[in-house]
Amino acid sequence: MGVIDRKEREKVEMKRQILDAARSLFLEQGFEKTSIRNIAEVIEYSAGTIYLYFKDKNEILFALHVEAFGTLMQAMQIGIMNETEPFERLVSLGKHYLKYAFENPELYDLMFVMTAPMETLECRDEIWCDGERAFDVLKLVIGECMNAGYFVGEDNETISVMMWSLVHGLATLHLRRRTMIFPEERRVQLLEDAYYKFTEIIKHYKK
Amino acid sequence: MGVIDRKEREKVEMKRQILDAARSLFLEQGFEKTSIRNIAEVIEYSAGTIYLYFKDKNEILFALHVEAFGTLMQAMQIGIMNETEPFERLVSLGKHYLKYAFENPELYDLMFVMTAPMETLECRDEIWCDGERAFDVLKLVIGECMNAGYFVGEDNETISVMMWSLVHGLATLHLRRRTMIFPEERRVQLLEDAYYKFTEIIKHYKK
DNA sequence: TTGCTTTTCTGAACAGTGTTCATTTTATTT
DNA sequence: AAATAAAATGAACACTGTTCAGAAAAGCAA
Repeated sequence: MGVIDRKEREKVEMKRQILDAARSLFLEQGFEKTSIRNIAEVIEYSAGTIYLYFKDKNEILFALHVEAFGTLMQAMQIGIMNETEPFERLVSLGKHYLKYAFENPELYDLMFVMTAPMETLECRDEIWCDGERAFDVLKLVIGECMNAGYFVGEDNETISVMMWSLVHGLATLHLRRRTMIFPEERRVQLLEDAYYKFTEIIKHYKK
Repeated sequence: MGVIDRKEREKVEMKRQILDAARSLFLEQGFEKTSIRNIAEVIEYSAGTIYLYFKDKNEILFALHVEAFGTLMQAMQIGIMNETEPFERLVSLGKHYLKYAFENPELYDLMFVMTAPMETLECRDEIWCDGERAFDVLKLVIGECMNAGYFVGEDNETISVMMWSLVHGLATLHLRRRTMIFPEERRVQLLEDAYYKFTEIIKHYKK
């Protein structure tokens, strides 16, 4: 039966179309302000049709969420490959994470701030495995640092959470406009300074 | 004219009623899921009436936002008063900030995560002065630390941003359920460990 | 108290939302 | 060509924030 194969392909193709439309609308006008009817209009189908391919709006969010983690992981890999010395790797990893967040604010939001995509079954069952894989990369790099004589006697996971929280904090304070208290021309510089100062401090820490 | 005085009092009283209803609904069922009609029902007025006291939903959010900063500032003051040694003050300040965030997730969200209240005119004009005042407290305490021999030669604002980002990162990762990757019984401990490890590291940092 | 004005409140209406489902259209198989 | 299966529609539902003409209540003057 070549027919059911083709049908399968068409189903995948349709999902792609929906996700492409959804992503572009989301990126240009935000997640909240994009309706199912908006997406339907772009792909020239009725709103009801979308529900034949995705259970609800959250499931669309979750699908994009998976995609976004793909590109974030790429950005992180580049960060790692750029450096060979373990600690410089860690610094570069954080820098590329921040860069990704600033260049893809809506996607970063989707991955690390929005609660909606976390409410999907698919996600809760796998306990946010995408996030876990990204965190594993951080743990790995910090493990390398430990082997190279940094953070001796510390708990890897604790240090990882600390690092993650710092860069996530920098990213979200800025993306959610809480850096408005600083003059516009200093904002990004201040965030970068804070990041590099942090790396400098942890670099020289001995118990 | 005692009448217009009373009218003024009644107007204030009504605003109070609306805010009280809004706050309790928000805290129990979240901001998004609370409608103007819900609030109206609680105070036993029609939905339209609310618009005679608040321009729109964002203005209600912003009014609660101001209130929330009041209680956060209190929590921070308690943190400061608990300790006399400058660095211990800083540690206690951060601890109380985190405690507040965990105990008042919806309010913390409102102050530091939601974008809606930042869209009110009143807010943009004053450039989020509530947030600025809270940040000033942090700068003050870090200034004291500097006078006591910590962070010598560092930029106060940079260190403050670093500290703020770390605690904000810890708070939001948890409140937005991204700590699901850790087993439930370890989550809070891990966040606390990360916080104390951070304070320990910055305590002993010498340029 | 009566009439008039001002303030306060209502409830219907508007344009939008996510989602469901009987009905129609299209595609495939017999 | 007829029968069956799959896909798409569009109307409907219950909701949202917001507006506004008109009804109700309150204040004031004669």
